[in-house]
Amino acid sequence: MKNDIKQKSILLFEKKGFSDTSIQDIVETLGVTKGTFYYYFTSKEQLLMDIHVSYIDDLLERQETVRLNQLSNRKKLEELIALLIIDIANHGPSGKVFFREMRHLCEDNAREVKRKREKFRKNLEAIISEGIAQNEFKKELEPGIIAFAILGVTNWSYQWFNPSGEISADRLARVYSDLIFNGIV
Amino acid sequence: MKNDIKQKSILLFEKKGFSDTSIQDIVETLGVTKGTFYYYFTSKEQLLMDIHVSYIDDLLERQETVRLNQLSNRKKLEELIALLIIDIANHGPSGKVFFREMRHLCEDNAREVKRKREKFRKNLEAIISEGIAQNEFKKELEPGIIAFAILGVTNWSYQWFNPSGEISADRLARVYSDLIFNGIV
Amino acid sequence: MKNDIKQKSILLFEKKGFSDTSIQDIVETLGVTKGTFYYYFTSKEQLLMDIHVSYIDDLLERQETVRLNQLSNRKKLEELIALLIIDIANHGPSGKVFFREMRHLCEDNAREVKRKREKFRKNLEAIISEGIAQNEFKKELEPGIIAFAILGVTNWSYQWFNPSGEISADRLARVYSDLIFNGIV
Amino acid sequence: MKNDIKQKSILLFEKKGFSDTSIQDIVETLGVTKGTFYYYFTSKEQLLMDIHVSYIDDLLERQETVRLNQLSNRKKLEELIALLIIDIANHGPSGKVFFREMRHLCEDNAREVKRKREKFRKNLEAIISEGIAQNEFKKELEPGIIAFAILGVTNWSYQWFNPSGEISADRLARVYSDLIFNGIV
DNA sequence: GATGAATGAGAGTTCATTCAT
DNA sequence: TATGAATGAACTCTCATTCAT
Repeated sequence: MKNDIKQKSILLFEKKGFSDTSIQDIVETLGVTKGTFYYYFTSKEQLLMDIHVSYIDDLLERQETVRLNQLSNRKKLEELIALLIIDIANHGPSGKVFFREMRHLCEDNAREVKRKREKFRKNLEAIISEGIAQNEFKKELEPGIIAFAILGVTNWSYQWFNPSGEISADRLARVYSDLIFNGIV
Repeated sequence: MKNDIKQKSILLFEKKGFSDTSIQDIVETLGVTKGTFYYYFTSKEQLLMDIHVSYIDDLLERQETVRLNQLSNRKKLEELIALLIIDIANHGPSGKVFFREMRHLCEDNAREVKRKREKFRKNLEAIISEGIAQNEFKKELEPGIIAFAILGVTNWSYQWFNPSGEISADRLARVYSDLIFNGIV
Repeated sequence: MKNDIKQKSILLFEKKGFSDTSIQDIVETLGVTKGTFYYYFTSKEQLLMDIHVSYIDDLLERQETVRLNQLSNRKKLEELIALLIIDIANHGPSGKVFFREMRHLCEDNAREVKRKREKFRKNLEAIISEGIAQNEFKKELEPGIIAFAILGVTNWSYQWFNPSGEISADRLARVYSDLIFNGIV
Repeated sequence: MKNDIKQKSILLFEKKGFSDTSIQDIVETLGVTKGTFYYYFTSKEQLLMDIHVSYIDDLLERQETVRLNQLSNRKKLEELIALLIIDIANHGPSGKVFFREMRHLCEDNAREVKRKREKFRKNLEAIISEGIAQNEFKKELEPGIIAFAILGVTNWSYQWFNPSGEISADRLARVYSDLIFNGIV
């Protein structure tokens, strides 16, 4: 039941936004009552936190396996880009909620999530730095800014990319890698 | 007064989001009453539409002057990237509201705004296509996807870039252009 | 202007009711502003009182000319019934407002209108009494109750009678007189 | 609770009218909060519809038992008149609300109630027609108009008749029947 | 585990009215 | 004569939350 609530909530939050989804909306789609909701979650915000933590923890875990690979940094970056794009197909709604609704977390929770998000970004940055040191990437790059740019390209996909449309996720990941490695000129 | 309301609303919508900003919040900041708000706007949604239209119309107009320049497509693209990044310094809050709150427009208004957004994107795509035709960009590029990637890089900046921080907007624009043109390898 | 406001208000009050017609509604249909309304009327209630007084004064006046006729009481009654029915064609909306919206007058005004309404009824009752005394009507009748019954038949017509429909006002008046005089058996 | 709300609302609607009775007024009389109201009714209009339906359904049901009696049409008509008048004593406020506030129903609901009202009137008309066919009533009568006249006499009583005043409901019903059957001449 | 009745604060919106110009 | 800006109170309705059962 608890997981049912969470999954339905993700879909509703994605479609209507956190603030505009009421507890009533959630329980109605499940055919249960509000009491049930409060049996499993102490508040609406706690549910949101739950969703955030699951999402980022999962992402961090998968990033970790990439990081610990015995691969070149270029290959690692390629894999991370693929990981983020392909995620849209698998966890699109979670991701959208994650990117849009952090504002509704309370201070403490927001801090915790932010720490994890930054950890993800810092790991990405570290791969770039390492790649520069190993002469895999241009030496004049600023790893911090590049990391943001890469996240921009990938995360923005949540806004428009439809994995069941013309372009497949694999394909998009390859195009993006190529753009980031080689540019358009 | 009407403009005062609009400006304050943009700031509040940016900080707290559209749904979590009440009319009360808005008018209190201005020291007027709710009646005043409804004298100038017929609804909260109409105010949001007003903000959206001003923002995208301004952007389209400036895009137009770039488009009509007698410059290479590469130069045009560079100018558009700069335009979008520098905009954060000038109209940051408007932009954030624009990117986040479109969901709260009613169907008709959403459609209108969407049309304008797509026009902006299509114009960008056209510049890339043109650049390919003129041998300025690689001929195997897919203009549509590249346009989305560029918008990802620039628009995502609204999420993290602070123009009064260490990195200047000009600088960021140059780094991004370089990334997009030449890649990181 | 003052009369324009009054006439349009009658139509709006008839269609939507007093409480659900706003000053805004009234001035909008006239293409003027709220200020104009308050230049001519001190309040919405005063406008309603104005409408009531015009209506009942006119009715009383016409009742008076019937009353002072040198006719039999039966003929007088017949004329009064015709007067009330035919009025629907000429002043239908005024009448509806009159019958429905008295509740919204303030105490003093309500008392005044009520006095006039009762005067009309008492005059009707007097004609019946007179007719009984003159052996025109059955001697066992109770004039007060009969007066109410007659007003019921006529006033209720405001609820359904459409003078431009199949039945003409003249015709309806004759049918009603016949019913009241002779019954249905 | 739901019924408590309904009963109190009827009294308030009768006294102040639908538009001028606020949800606040209703719940205050009951010592509960607005939330409670909306727990039981989805809107103010739905409450009004509830009141309308109860009233007219009850009336139709009782009309049906009269209609199915093995009595002369004259007797049936007499019973219907009595039914309507005596109803004032038992359901006066409901009736007043019913006659005055139909305008505030939404289109669909208004249509439904109208259908039922017309069914009642048509049944009345049928009794008159039947009575004419059986030579109980004059053969030149127009049943439709007569039905409206009878409803006028009875329904108008809601405007003035006080069943705990001098005249009893039984008495009034008899006077009205006599008027309708025999006229005043 | 789950329900259903109830709360209370606050949301967006409407509206009669005022008043300086 | 008429306007237009502004008010403030009231309105219908929503919602996260509580709690006895």
